[in-house]
Amino acid sequence: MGEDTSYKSRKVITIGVVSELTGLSERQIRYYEERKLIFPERSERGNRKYSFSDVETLIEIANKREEGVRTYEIRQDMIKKNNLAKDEKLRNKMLRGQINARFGIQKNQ
Amino acid sequence: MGEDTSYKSRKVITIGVVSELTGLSERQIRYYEERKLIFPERSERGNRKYSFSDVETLIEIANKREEGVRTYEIRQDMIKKNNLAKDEKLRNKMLRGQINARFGIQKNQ
DNA sequence: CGTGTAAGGAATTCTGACACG
DNA sequence: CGTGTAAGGAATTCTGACACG
Repeated sequence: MGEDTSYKSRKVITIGVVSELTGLSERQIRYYEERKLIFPERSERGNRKYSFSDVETLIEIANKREEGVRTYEIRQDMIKKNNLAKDEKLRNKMLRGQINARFGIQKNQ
Repeated sequence: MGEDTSYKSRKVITIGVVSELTGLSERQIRYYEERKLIFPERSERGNRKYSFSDVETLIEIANKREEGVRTYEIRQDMIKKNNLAKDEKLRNKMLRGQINARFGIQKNQ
């Protein structure tokens, strides 16, 4: 949580390797970026770099596409899930605030 | 433990990215392979692919080299540590065997 | 021994575009 | 809309070698 240096989220994999890993063509991978489904970083020279997390997202996308789901719909679903996750976090945060207010600050739980 | 599909040990990073990540030149990275300090995999075409674990090993190597340690010595140290780890594993395994023999098979602990 | 570099070739990646449907 | 492909160029990677020390 919040660990942004984690192996899973480091953007270090080039598109060729991602293609091998996912079975998708480079064309497809670039297109899904165009449709705002994934957000690789760029090396200095401009080469795309992906994380393991991106690879997993791409595999999910591939599955949905096989079921005929449109990229637009996939994007809507991703946004929705993202918002739910954010709400959850906020709710937890407020709950912790309440608890702390009544019972004082405590380290973990 | 034994998780070989783990993000840390998957060989997916190309030498250029490893160079950025470690600050080492590609020449150095290839040389350390020649000296048996790291063991990248190869893509179909023959391009080297490294894991996060390899990257960490390379950073350790870089630190030792700065202290003037020779690649040969670094290699000896690595072999020694590796053997100690193996011994430890074997010892634990035998210990578990003893315990099971006396108290019967139990799932975890 | 450890590392830099120039060399030549092959594979990689990038972008913008045309194509099909 | 989603994906293939040919196009041209720029950067990447590879190997074997010469260089210095």
